[in-house]
Amino acid sequence: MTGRAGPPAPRRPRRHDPGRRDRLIDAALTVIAERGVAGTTHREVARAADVPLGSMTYHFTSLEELLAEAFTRHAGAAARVFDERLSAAGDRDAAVEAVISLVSDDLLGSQRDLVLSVELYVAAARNPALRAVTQAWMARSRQALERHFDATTARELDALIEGLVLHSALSTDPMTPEQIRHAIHRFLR
Amino acid sequence: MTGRAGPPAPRRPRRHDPGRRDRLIDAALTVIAERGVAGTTHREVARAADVPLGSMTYHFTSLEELLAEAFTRHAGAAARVFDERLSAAGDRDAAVEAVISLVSDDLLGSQRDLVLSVELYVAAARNPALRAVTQAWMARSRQALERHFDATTARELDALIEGLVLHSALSTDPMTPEQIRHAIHRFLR
DNA sequence: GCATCATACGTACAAGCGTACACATCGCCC
DNA sequence: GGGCGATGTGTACGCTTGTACGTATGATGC
Repeated sequence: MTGRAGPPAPRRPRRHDPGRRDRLIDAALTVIAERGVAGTTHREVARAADVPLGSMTYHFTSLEELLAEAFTRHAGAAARVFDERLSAAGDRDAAVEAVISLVSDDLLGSQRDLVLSVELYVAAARNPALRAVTQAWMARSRQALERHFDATTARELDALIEGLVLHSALSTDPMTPEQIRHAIHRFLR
Repeated sequence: MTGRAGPPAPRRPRRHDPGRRDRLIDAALTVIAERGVAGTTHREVARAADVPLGSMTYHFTSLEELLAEAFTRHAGAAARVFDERLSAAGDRDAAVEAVISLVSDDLLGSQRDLVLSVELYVAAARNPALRAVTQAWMARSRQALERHFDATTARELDALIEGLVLHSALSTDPMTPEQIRHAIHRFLR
């Protein structure tokens, strides 16, 4: 397959790009956030990362593998934020404030992360590998909450957080930080 | 375009099918639940409804229109259940029980409806028409809650419900009715 | 009975897709 | 400094997709 194209095809000067694999994963996350999993194709990611199409199959044996790695990175980053915010809290009151800030600032602050999370939820519904990623993420955030709250409270609180974030994100008028604070205090009062 | 196929193509005896449009919308919901929006194609829906491909473009000008109608039907049905459950409650205590039953039985009871809802969330993120469907649905369920609870409580409770359902659905061990009851009572205590 | 028209049906077509793969090129190790 | 294996690049292939459209048919009104 040498090709016999009409226009001789402009060769790229590009070479030696260590860390390209990483950049591709990041580009994939950008594309997923912008076009959804359904709109995430080899060609689209290649364009976003400014690499030739052929590079995709070299670094990832399939599109599915790329998606899995991308979501793993997203979930890992999200869990890390959870961990950090909560491990910094000294007592329970500080932990409550940490949760409020987590929801108001981190979770509701980034539309991109929010979209990525919902895309992951849907993808996980039909892909066992991604379901594992989601569950690991959930386990880790629940564990972070259990540093300060009993197991039952942690689970319920985790659900409340999820609901507040999703509900707020889909609504025309998102909840204000005061409303978030009110809801969380009401639950933990 | 008469076609000049090799095998003369077996003609279908099928004719005169009033309500086919409706059946197509239902078939679309089935396909969405089973394969996701991404896996919902004209051909797949046609197969599910056992109609020829050509029927699709006759009844719906585009695939997007079919998806919109399908999700509108889903959201309408979900909102109706909300309405009915809550309007049947006489006092606040009964309303609380109604909410618990709504979550445990109706929402968590049907994996199909659950998948459809999450699919709608994602689709709404990128499709304004579907966003409107989602918002109408949310407004209606919140309104139903406001029959028995003040506006702030209704909104917070709505978020909690959403979180419990989603969280439970994605988890390896779904929450039991007792756990649901505990969480809701804790919030409304 | 028959004309008409909404409905139904089969198929073609261009576009876009994932993937495979031949060839080019460079870093690194001996 | 030379070769060789890892990395990078262009393009072809087979397939599925949404959609368009010519034709067929039967219910309905006269």
